[in-house]
Amino acid sequence: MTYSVAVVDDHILLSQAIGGLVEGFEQFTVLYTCKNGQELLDKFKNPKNIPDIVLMDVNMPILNGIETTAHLYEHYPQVKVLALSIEEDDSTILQMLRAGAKGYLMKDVRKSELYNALLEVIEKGFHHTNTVTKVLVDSLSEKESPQAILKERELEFIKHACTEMTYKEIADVMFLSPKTIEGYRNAIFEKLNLRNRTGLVIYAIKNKIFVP
Amino acid sequence: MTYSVAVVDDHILLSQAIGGLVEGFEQFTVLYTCKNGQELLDKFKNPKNIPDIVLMDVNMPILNGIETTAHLYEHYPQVKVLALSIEEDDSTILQMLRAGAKGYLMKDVRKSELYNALLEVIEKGFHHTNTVTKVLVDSLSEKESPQAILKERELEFIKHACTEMTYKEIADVMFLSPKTIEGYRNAIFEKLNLRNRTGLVIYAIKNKIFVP
DNA sequence: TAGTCAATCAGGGATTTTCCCCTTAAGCAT
DNA sequence: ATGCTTAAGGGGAAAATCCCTGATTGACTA
Repeated sequence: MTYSVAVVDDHILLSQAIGGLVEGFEQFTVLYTCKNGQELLDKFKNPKNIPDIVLMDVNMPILNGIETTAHLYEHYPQVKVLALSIEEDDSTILQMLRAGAKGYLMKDVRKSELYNALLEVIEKGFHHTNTVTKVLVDSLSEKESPQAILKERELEFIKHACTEMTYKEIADVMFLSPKTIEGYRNAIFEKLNLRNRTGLVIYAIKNKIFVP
Repeated sequence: MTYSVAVVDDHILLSQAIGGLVEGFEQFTVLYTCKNGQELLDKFKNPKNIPDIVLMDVNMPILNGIETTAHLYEHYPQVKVLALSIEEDDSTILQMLRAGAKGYLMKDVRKSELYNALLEVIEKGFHHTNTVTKVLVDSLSEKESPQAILKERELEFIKHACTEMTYKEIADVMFLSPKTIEGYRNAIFEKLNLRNRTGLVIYAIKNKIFVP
C-alpha cells in the first residue's frame, strides 16, 4: 500500500526538492505540487487529486497554510495535513494545530524524521515533535493568545500606530477624537504591559499584527 | 567531467532535498552538505573537500551566507558561490553579490533553472536572473545602500531606540549625554528622511538593523 | 420598567518625552 | 589656520504619556 502526498509551497524549488525526498520513500508517492493554498483547493475539485497527506508550508501568498488547513479540515477531514515550515514561533505553530494540522515539522529536520512523521501520521493519525509538544503544554498554562484579548478597533489602531502618524492624525483617519485614541492606547498598554509606543510597535510586529 | 557541489543551508531537510535535486543532474555531484558557514570552512581545511560550486543559503546562524561568501572569495577564489535564498530584498542580494557570489537564485525557481544556473556558473563564470540584473542596474542609479551612510555608533543607537527605553535611558547605557543622543537622532532622521521614532523603528526592522 | 453594569467615546489638566532650532568645545587631519 | 567629526548643551514647541472625570448607549435583570 502506497500513500499519496501533495506538496504545497510557494518556493517551487523547495516543493520539487521535498517532492523528490518523498518519492524516495517506499510507501509514499507524490501526487503533485502546488504553489499556494488556492491552487491546492482547485486541484481538489477533481476527486482523483485528493491525496492522503498534504505537506503544507505556512507562509504562502494568496491562501496561506493556516487558512488552507482550516478549509481542508472542514471539507476534507480524511486528508491529513502535515505542516512544514521555517516559522517556529509558538503562535504560528498553535494556529496551524488549531486549524487541524496533524503535525508540525521545522524545515531543519532530517530526511529520516520526515519519513517517520509521514508514517506516524498515517498510522497514529498525528506526529508531534518535542518542540510542538512543548508549545502545546505551554499553551495550556499560558494566558489566552495575545491577539484574543484585543478588540477589532484596537487592532486597527495598532496598525496605524506602526506608522509615522501622530495620534492626532490616527484619530482623524479613524474618525475619532484624539482623546478616544488615547483611551485605546491606555487600554492596550495596560493589557499588554507596555510602556510606550515603541514597545507597542515591536509587539505588533512580533505578533504579526503589523507586517513591515 | 562532473563537477562537485557543496550545499550550505541551516535547514537540514532543505539541504538534503536540494542535494537530492543536484544529484539528479548528470554533470553534478554533491560532495557534502553543511548547516552553516563555519562548518563549511572547517570542511575546506581538507583540500579534498573543496568543491567546484557552493550552493549557499543567506540566513544562517553562526556564520551567515554573506560573511562566508566574502571569506571564500578571498581565500578560495576558484570556488564559485551560487546564492540560494528566500530573501529577495535588494540589499541582501547586493550584499551577496558584493561578497563575490556568482549568482543569486530565489528558492521559487524551478529545478531546470537551478540546473541552468549551475551550468552557466561553470561555463560563463556567473548566472544572473532578470531580478538580479534589475537589482544591479538599480544599484547604479540609486543612492548608496542605506546602511552604508549610518555609522557604527548610530546603528548601536538605533538598536536601543527599538526598545521601550526613553532617549535618556539610552544615553545612560551608551555612556553619553542625552543631548548627544538627540544629535544622533536628528542626524539619522535627516539622513533617512524620518519624522519620528516610530518611523525609525519601522525602518530599522525593514532594513534588519534590529531583528524583533 | 426602572436600575445597574459594562463598553465606548470624549474631555481637562499636568508632566514627561520627543522634536527642532542653533551654539560651543575638544580632538584631529590637511 | 581651517575644516571635519564627535560630544554636549540651551530653549522652546509639539507630541506623548498619565490620571481622573463624564456622557451615551445597549444589555441584562430584579
